[in-house]
Amino acid sequence: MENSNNEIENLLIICAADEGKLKILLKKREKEPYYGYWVLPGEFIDSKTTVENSTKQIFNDLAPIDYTYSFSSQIFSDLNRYENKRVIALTTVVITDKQVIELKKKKENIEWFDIDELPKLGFDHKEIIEKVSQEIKYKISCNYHDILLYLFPSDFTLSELQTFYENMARKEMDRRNFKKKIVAQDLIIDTGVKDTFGGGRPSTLYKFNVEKMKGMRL
Amino acid sequence: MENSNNEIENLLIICAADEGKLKILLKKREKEPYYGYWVLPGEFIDSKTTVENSTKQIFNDLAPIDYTYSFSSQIFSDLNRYENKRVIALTTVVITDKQVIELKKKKENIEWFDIDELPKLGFDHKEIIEKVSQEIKYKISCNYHDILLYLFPSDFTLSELQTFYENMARKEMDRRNFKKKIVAQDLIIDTGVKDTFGGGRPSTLYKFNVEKMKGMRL
DNA sequence: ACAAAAGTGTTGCTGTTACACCCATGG
DNA sequence: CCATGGGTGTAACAGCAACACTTTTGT
Repeated sequence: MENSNNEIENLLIICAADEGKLKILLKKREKEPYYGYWVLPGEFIDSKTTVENSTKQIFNDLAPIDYTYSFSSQIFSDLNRYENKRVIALTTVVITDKQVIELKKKKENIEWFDIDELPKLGFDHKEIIEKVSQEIKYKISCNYHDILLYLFPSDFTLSELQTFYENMARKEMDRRNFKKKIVAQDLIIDTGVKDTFGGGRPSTLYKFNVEKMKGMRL
Repeated sequence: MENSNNEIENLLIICAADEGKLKILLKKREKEPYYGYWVLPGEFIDSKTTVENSTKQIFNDLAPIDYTYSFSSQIFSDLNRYENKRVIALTTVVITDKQVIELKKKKENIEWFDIDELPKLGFDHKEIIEKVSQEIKYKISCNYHDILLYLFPSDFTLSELQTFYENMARKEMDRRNFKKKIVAQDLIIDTGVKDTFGGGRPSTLYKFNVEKMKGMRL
């Protein structure tokens, strides 16, 4: 009862919105077991570190910027997660900006993946990601804790936002109705800038009206 | 990095709906420190136990029945939670039936409290309950994971349900409109039984239409 | 007969859905 | 000039909000 002597790891589910999809940052493992497999970035937590500090440390090691938002998600405590010892996994979801995607080039062993199209994963990380991603999608689809503000901190097009939202909530919407709903609540602001990338008519770039978005349940 | 040597406790936030309020089960502490204060039921997790099994064990020690639903909530990992050692607290929310309330008589050191009117609490449990209760209330007010089915497993009156819902979502509703909304979606079934308790006209007892409630977001 | 709580219906309003054509750009 | 994707308005409908009086019971 007194000395429990458990090992604890903190695994990060680092997410960003890109091209209407939810992306996750994975790391290619460079030692056995699971050499060459993809895994969640993480570390063991020692008795001098809080989970919050551990999260900052892991994140800063991958991208030298601050993330904007994180929350604790599920706990995985099966006895046989590792071969020779018992390790409890705490999972922390970190929401960051898609611009961080560009930083991947600085470290060659990390890569973004579509959260629904995962590569070969080590340990029980496939199961972990699948369970946690359901929670994330649910939270996004009702804008829990203003999570959309963190997923879209900078300019976005309406169709980008709509495609993303449709993927999270798993339902399709009419383009005009989607805009009306959002404009009626004054949730977005026209930046005046156009996005000329890709074929077709340039699309307007919007940003969120932060004050109106706060506490807004979608 | 290898031997983290943390101690981990699993603290239970055991909740039930009663008289329109969210109740929490607390235990009176029988030793120092915090002798005589109220604390969350819990235990240290050893390396042979999963969090899920630990939860079952703690719960069964308090009430010899099965609980119906639980989920992992927040993690508290401040370095100074205990005087002489570092203990990480995992919190597990357990939703149970208010009938368990009657079982309290079998153990004299446990008691139900309104989650918004807490007694003197030991350790950092006041802070923990306040943080976790926000999450629970939010989840109830959108019926996350069909949580209402577990809070009201047996018959209830409409005003009981409405008062409870109003307290969780922190908004008042018109009695007629509340009923219409629920009846329109076919969420409740008239049991044919009346509740004659208290003054005034007897109220109809309903039960949830389980199939219709599943996946229903309120 | 009075107090307490439950039951019920209508109307206006607001938000949601369904739907089709034109516009700006690049190739 | 054609392909691509973006932008816009209206009308029917459904869900939501506002609102007051009657019924059943216990005392």
